[in-house]
Amino acid sequence: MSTATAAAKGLTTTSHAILGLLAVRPWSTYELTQQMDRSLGRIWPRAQSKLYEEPKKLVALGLARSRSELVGRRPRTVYSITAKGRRVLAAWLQEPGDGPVLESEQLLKLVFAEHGSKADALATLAGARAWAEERNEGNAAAAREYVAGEGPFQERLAQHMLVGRFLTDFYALVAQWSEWAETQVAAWPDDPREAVPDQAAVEDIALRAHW
Amino acid sequence: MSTATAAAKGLTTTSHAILGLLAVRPWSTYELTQQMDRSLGRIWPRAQSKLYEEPKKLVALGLARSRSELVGRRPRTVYSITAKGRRVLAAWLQEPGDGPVLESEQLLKLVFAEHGSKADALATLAGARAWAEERNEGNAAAAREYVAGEGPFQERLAQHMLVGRFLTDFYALVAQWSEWAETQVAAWPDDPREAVPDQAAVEDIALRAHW
DNA sequence: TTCTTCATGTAATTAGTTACATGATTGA
DNA sequence: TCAATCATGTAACTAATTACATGAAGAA
Repeated sequence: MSTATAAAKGLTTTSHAILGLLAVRPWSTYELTQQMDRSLGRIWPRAQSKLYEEPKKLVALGLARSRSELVGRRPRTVYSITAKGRRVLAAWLQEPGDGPVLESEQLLKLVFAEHGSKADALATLAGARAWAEERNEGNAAAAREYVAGEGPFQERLAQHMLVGRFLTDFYALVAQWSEWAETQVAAWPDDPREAVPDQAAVEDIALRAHW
Repeated sequence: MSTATAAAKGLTTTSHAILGLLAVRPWSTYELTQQMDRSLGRIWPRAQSKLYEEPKKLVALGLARSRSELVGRRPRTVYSITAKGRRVLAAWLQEPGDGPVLESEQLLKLVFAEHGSKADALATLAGARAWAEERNEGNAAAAREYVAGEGPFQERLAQHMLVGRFLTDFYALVAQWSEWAETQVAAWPDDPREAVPDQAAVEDIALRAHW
């Protein structure tokens, strides 16, 4: 979070993410976890248990309300946003957001590839490509649904589309980069410590860095 | 971390990142923080204080050694890797790494853009573009250094290049996506709740999702 | 009826961050 | 000699994860 106003109230970015979901409609906690799995988790991944914890904080601050329902004879909690919650959400949207944060264990392993085998590096790259293809598949399925006029929240499509395009491009980047990197590593000698960089590729990177 | 072997020893991915740096050469803690700022932090961002804490853990486990030096009359700690540390690092490199994790507060704000103003959304996008341009600049400077045959660790360039290309492409993605998204949002009515998606753009996304 | 999956939650632990404190060096 | 920045570290806090526990519903 890059803010001060909201931080004073003890609200994290994750709190606001939940608040945003509640602004769309009321959800039970389980439904919130579904949304995390399906969509929000791609850009703001958090563990299930957070989604049980955060709404309570929102209620304590008067930003959400909870009501108990019965499913059979088992109780569950449904949360909805308050007017104050909507104001806090709107204020948050006015603040500048932090830039994207990228964490990649796979890239980390490649940086230190010289201390392992060439096969290790190739396996890591294969893993990256598989990851990208799997993610893309889920993403593509969602995109097709929307084109067919199906999919939930058609009325929010103008917003979702922006994120959808970002993710599509990102998965394509990872897939294409993996393939390129595999050709680079394939050209390494068996001992990665003796690998020499492809000079043309290095220059190409320097070129790409200007736009 | 996706592993079990190393987890048993209480080693996190961050521990291995430090271990990897120590495998290159010995570093003082401050030098480790420099590396984080300059390069490793782009793919595995961690707070300074972690870099003071983790090496102690490595020493306790026999994976690193520490020696005290004096700078003037002020002491500092320099860490180096042990043979056991190298073995642990090599074992880690054999395990598959987790896929990239992306977190974007900016994308999050766009998902909920309907609850703010059109101007908010445009400001968020401008922020994303500025972020990409700034990151790209640092990255481009490093790339140019390497092309000129300068820059540290020339002997590890074959590895670093793989990561460099990924980051270059990623920053370009963010910049290009921001520009595209700005044209989309610019076409919105003043009340984002009434925004209708650009049908051609939605179909384009669905197309891009197949490769 | 039993097994599996869906659904709902809590407790314990930990990885990581923010804030603080201060000595050394360098340049104005 | 004063201020700024480089360098070195610790302490307090918190956000988040992992592991656990269990009821309800539907399938076999």
